[in-house]
Amino acid sequence: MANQFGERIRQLREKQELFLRQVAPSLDMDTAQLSKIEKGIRQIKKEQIAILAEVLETNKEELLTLWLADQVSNLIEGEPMADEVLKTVSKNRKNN
Amino acid sequence: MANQFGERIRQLREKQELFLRQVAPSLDMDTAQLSKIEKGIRQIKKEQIAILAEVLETNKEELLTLWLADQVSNLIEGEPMADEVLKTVSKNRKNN
DNA sequence: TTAGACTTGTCAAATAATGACAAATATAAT
DNA sequence: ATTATATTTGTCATTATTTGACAAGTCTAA
Repeated sequence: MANQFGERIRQLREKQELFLRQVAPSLDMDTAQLSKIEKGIRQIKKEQIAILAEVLETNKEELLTLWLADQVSNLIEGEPMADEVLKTVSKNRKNN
Repeated sequence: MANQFGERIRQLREKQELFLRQVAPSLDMDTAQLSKIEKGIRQIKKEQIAILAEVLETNKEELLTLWLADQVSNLIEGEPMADEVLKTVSKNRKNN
């Protein structure tokens, strides 16, 4: 299960030398939840990504991109025609 | 909201000159549900796609690809970094 | 105006996601 | 060994979302 988002926010949190207990309250959750989010077991709410970006002093676009990429990966992973799916989506985007 | 899948199965059903009431029972649903699926209001179950492919005498891979492409499109549509997301996912696939 | 095909709306039931908390584990300092 | 702190894991009631089933609606063409 893809979890680039979780890995990245953990990396950032550690770089800032912050503990889960210091970050979790900003997102209005406990450390258990945030731990699971970093491990990809639970989902963060999309709206919370911007808050997290601020706390971790990073770019919210980067985090949102990783988060969306994880969602997409989880949808198509294990599918034999995954590449075809991505091609189809890309093609459609250009037509619209 | 992307609905290539629904449009395609309607097209196929009409080509086979089948009515909703003739197809719906194969999927163990009523015409109302199938109608909504064709319109993209409700989701078909992934496992039902193969059955539908048989009934409509088409390739199940094609239908599954369209169905997955719709899911992906709905995830990323409206996102400013949608293209970046697709690129990220493609890149990750190659690495794994 | 009736019949058939399809669509729309509603709502209870089923299913999944979330929040909150307790308990477990890990690590390091005392 | 014991304590303290950080993180992880498990559980479970609550909440949210999805589904299935049905009734009633529109639309078209006899």
